[in-house]
Amino acid sequence: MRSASATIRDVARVAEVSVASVSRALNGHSSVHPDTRARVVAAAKTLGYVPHAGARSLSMARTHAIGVVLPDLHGEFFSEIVRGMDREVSARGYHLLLSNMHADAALAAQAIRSMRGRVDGLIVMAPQLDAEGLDDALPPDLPAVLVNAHDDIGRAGFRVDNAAGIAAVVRHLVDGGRRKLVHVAGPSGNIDAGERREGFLTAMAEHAPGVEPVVIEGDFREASGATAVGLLRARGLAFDGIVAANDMMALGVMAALREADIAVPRAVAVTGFDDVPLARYLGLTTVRVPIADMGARAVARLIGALEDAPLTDDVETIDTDLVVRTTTGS
Amino acid sequence: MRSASATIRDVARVAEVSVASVSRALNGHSSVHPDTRARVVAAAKTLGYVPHAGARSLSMARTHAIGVVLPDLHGEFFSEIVRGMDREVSARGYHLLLSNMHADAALAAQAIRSMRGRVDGLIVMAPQLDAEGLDDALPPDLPAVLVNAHDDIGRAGFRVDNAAGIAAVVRHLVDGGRRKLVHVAGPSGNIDAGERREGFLTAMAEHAPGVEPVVIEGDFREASGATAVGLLRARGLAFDGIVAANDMMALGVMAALREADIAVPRAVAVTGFDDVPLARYLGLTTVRVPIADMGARAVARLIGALEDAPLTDDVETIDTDLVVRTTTGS
DNA sequence: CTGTTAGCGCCTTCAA
DNA sequence: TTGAAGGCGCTAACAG
Repeated sequence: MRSASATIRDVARVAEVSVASVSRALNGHSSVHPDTRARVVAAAKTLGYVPHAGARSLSMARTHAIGVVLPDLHGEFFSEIVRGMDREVSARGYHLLLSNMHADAALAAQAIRSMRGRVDGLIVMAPQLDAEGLDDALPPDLPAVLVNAHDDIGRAGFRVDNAAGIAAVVRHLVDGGRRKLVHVAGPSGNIDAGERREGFLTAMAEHAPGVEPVVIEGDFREASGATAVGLLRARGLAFDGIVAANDMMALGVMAALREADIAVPRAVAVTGFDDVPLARYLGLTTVRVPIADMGARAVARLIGALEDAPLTDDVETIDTDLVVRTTTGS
Repeated sequence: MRSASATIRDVARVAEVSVASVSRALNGHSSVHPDTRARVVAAAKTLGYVPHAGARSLSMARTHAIGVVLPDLHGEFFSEIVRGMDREVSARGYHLLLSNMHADAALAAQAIRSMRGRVDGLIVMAPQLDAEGLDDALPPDLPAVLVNAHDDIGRAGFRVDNAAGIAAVVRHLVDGGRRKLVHVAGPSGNIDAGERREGFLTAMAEHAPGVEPVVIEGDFREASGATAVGLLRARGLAFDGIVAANDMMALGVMAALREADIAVPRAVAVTGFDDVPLARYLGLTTVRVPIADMGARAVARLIGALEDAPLTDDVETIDTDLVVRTTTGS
């Protein structure tokens, strides 16, 4: 009933061989005599020996863990992307080391640095960090894959095609006869929010020329969707479609419209972005982003780089799909 | 432009001091001459030195990471509990090492063991593993907190008060005049599912004596809720209330009832368990489980044990709240 | 206040 | 096929 667990040396002593042999036997090396291996395995079993992953990592310079740095995400998005990563990671025998990155850039850099020596590579999702901040927070010797970050820092990454997604939404609404569209934007500084906003303006110029597009500021949170509707009504603006920059705000919009007795979709159509599970239940027309796949692909690319060729610096695009539901009926 | 990163020795060389001084200076030890400290800090900065957490852990026998072993969870629950843990963990300067545990007990044990040497303690959520399996999968020297596991193995843990939650639901329904209640149970072998089922039978015996309670098997997934309704109708059973063992099945139930043109709540009341965000949107009466808090409390208790007194073996109870919404109106 | 030295637990040449 | 020895990067006595 020893409380301290057995080390490789204990096993060696019990098996009456050297630690080198224990190491070889337990790691399936070829040149080990069957008898020796048997003795080692038996000894390990009676001692309840479990290799010390930390020591192993140090000596092999390989942790088999990958670090994930995420901002404070809303429920669905977070669980989906982590699920995707976990799926891929556990299939390849790696672990995931999580680190939430709070808004503060200094803290973010600190969080990233504190992973050196614990992980073999990094997946960083930092939509609000600027290119410069990110660049010198990332240790130069640690392979990293960026997910939805500013893509001009010459690192491997993935980017959602926000412009195309929003364009599909606008086209869909215009096809349905809507013209007076309003965009509820995400927080300034967030790259996805920025691209969706730009995409909206561009698409409006193309599909509804002559119409003055309206943009209301939001922050990706549900409450700001409701606030946006309040603002719109207070200003007395006419509108027949609201293009929210994400699903949560779209839900807030819908709640506020219902409260104001404005019929959806008859009077006003509503769309979101992301396609979180809630969207399906509430019949929200939105843009589907394959979140879990994105996570899995990021991991696959990182591990691939770790084990084979080094990381290439290009940014892969994640395509989206327009999902039409009931909030944009005619 | 060196690719290999600097070690403490490089810093020592540049600062012209010993590695011990570097270590002391960088870790804020008191007995270091200001000049020395300044030289060390400067050298570290010019070299872009970042301490190697792995080496540090090995020598201090402390990783400042805690391992989390979770089963395959559905979105909401997963993200909520991880969020709660992360909140607590990052406030205390620790990291979270994730490991999804798949159904297979052997794989689960393997996953747990592979964390030795990487973490200082473990949080394990294993509602489907039996006491014995869990007990010998857990390394004896690794502090562990169990969340919603079988509680008879003498380990620290947390348990949701399932019986009380279901009792509150039954009482609420009976108060509303419902008598012919049906329970859609979770998967057998799952401890929460078991307790909810038992709790249902007990509560029925108490609050609706003389009524024969009906239990239909489910598996916690949405589809099984719909299936249950189908079964019920096929058997021609009369019922005016459905008590699902979790929210997802309740949603399936609601969808099936709507499809069958059975009015909710007029003809049939529906309740869930967990209070995932979806429940609020759909007006589902349910039992709120403070999931994030549970995660945070588990972490707090574990880290507290790591840094102060050792872990006590008692199981703390997590209280629930009945949340009445529209699916149980009269 | 500072440097030297010995590990932490494991893997891996290098000889035998 | 096996053992001895060095080292991964860092911390912690122990002397000076």
